[in-house]
Amino acid sequence: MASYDFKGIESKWQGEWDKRRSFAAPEPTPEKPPYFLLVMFPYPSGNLHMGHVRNYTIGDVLARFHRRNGRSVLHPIGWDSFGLPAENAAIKNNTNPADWTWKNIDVMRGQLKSMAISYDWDREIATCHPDYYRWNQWLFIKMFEKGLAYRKKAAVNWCETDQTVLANEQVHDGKCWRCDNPVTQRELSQWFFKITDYAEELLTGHEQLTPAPGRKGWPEQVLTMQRNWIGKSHGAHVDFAALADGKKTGDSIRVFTTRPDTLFGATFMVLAPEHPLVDQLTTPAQKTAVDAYRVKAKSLSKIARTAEGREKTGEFTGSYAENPVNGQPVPVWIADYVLTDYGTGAIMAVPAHDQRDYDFAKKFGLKIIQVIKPASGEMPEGRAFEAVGTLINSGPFDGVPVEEAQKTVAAWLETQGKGKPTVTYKLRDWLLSRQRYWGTPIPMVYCDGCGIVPVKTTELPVRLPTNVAFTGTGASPLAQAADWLNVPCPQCGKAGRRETDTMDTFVDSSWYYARYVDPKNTALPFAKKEADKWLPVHQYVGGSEHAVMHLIYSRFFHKVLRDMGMVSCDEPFSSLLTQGMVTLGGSAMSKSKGNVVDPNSVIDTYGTDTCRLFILFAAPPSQQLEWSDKQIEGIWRFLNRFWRLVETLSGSDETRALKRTPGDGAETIDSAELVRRTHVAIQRVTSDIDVDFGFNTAISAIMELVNSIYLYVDLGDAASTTAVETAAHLLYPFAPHIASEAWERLGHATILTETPWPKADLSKTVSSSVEIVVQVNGKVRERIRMAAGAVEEAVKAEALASLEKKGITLAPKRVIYVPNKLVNFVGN
RNA sequence: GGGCAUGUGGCGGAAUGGCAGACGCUACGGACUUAAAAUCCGUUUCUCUUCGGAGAGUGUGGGUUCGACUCCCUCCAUGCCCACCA
Repeated sequence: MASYDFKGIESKWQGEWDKRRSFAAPEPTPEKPPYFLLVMFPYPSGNLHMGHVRNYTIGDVLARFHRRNGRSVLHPIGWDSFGLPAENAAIKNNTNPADWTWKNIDVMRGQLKSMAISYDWDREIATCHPDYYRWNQWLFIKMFEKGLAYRKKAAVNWCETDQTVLANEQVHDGKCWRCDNPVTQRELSQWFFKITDYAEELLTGHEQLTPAPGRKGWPEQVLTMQRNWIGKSHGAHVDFAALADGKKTGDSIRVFTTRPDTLFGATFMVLAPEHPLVDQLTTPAQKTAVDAYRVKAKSLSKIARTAEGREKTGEFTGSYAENPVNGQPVPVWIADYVLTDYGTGAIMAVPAHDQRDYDFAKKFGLKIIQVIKPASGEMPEGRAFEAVGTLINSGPFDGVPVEEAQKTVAAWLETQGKGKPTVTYKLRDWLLSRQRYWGTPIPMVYCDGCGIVPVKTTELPVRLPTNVAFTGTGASPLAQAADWLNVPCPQCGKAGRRETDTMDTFVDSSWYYARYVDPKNTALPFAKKEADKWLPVHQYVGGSEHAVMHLIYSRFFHKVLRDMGMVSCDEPFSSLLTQGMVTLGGSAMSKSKGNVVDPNSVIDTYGTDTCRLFILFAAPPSQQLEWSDKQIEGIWRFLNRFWRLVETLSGSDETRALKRTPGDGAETIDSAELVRRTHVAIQRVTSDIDVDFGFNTAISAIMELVNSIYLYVDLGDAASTTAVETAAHLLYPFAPHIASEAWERLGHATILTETPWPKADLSKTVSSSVEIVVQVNGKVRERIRMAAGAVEEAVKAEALASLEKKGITLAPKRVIYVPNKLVNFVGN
């Protein structure tokens, strides 16, 4: 028998769904509640890769499943289409990033359509389109007005030769990717979002995302990663009085520490080289050395400065400060291992109990004082002791355990006016300025008279100019477009100058989910009425590599939208499925690594249904999937095996009457057993999809059902017809074309897409007899068959009898009994 | 260096603390065929075996338990995200 005609079937059903507009999101009603299913939209890099196929297939299974389970499904797609690769391609080929991007979008849209992912294509969006990015600008201005967008200085990677800013990925081994010259740091005024204002709520908001009865929530590991990323830590601010000639100058240096308990062991201080007090503290004798060190720190690229395993460097300022707990003078140093933008940009160093401080002290011959006694009594040899113990050399706090001292020392400092207990977050404000062309222009104008003025919202969008050259050198392309750059000040009308930085593309993806609810709105990013209909997103599906950045930025944006009165809920995504990466040779498929497998090769040979089934069957969705096409043949065989059953049942009367004759020695099952297995399959597949996202096991359950039908003798009767129809139902979310065709061939006038999902009759799933494992001291010795629900005493007696038959007699001290499963005789 | 995952046959993987290896691939044997493909029927964790079976086995080493792939601790390896976070 020939293989099934996947080409004919797939194009037939894609045409049919298109004609019926089967996937346009219907208006939600109380009877048909909303189900917003969102998949992370792709960057249009050129072609779909296997990671996309996996992501969008998972999404489609859920969309098709919930549509048939009485929900109004909104399943949209779009393009995260601003970004560096388009600009790099433009530099390389001397073209415009827009042309490259739109061409890629056309290719990838075609691929998604050929995979029959059930999107509502009427809602397609692209972030590089002015109809989208004008709302980035609108939101930016609103945030600026609320004080959530502000400017401050921050360092960028700078190539002196090309006179241009480089992204981290354009820096290789501290050198420029184009000209191979060393990369340095440069301070620029840049735009920031004040995400730190929301640090506490981003943390407490997790309560709404924790799995609970009736709510899938987010994976625990993602919540943990976000918690660590936000990095709330309790500690203390401590003020060290600056000294000159042994006397207090009146200035003080504030540090943040998570270990106030070690304060008596603070033997020196370290400031970031950029710390504002450095000039003042540096003595004339040390000025040359300190200045040289600061220049050197600046000349290193961010990457080089933070490279792993770097030897500690630093310089003494010549000044001292007073340790507030014991009045001891401590030398003040600068070093680049202290960061300006965490804590206060200055630390107290406790070399005995912090490894970095220890390394520094050893290198520069600074004093080390032990203030914590390990429980073992032994200090480690040649390194810092960072664990807990009790305090020593700590004046009034001697003998206090570390855990207690962390609180009492901080409280005591406060009574002395020398510090106070403080909470700090690792989360930093979001630097959104990019010195790039292919992004959303930041809609601000610099005016000599009025300062920084936002563009009037009625004047939006500020479109990207098209008459620019892409050379990869010099200032941002936007700074070269003179007619675009020079505009009147929106406030006073005098000559002004546009901001030439564009926005980080994470801005685009921070609120795109909300645009889908009202994608054509020309007055607002989206209407509140539409947002309230669909939000929050019921199920979000995407790569686990976005666990922190994208998923924190969107949560931040959503809370800002809420505070602006644009949405009603607190969190954007109520349930999250993080899929694992698709790898080849152990690392993620990427063009630059050249380890990409083109999905088209699979689709052309075996069809979309096989491809979809295959990628879901290969591994559970949250796990990493190492690509191998070995199993495709098996999936192909399975679909053909299913198809032959459909052909047999839908054939001529003679064929229908044909009784199957399973081969010699093959097991056969009766109709009661086939009915039972049919209901078991419905039950397993339904709960695998709906509860566990266990698509691989759902597919194996369908395979088992099909295998069972082949063991059945009276093929063509009611039980077997129902079984084959059920297989079509269950196959639908995974392989919708073949399932739809099968349903039609089996004589149904309805189309499967519009047919309700089958329900398992649980009373029919129970088996009349069960196998019970008989163990002796935990080792399996025998298996017995008993009627399901047999009483304990009968099972034990039967178990003992069966052992005796094998020549094992025992007098157990204890018997463990698990109904319908196991008897364990212990202690014979 | 930190955070988060993962580790089970030749391979992908399955298993509410209760039969380890479901389902599928590969390989091998058989049926059908002039032949091949397709299909169908078997075997396929390892070691030993008197062919009845016995023993070992889920990265390493320990622990809890009548019973551990599953829970706890140690270490090792791999992947992802971050980068000296006081």
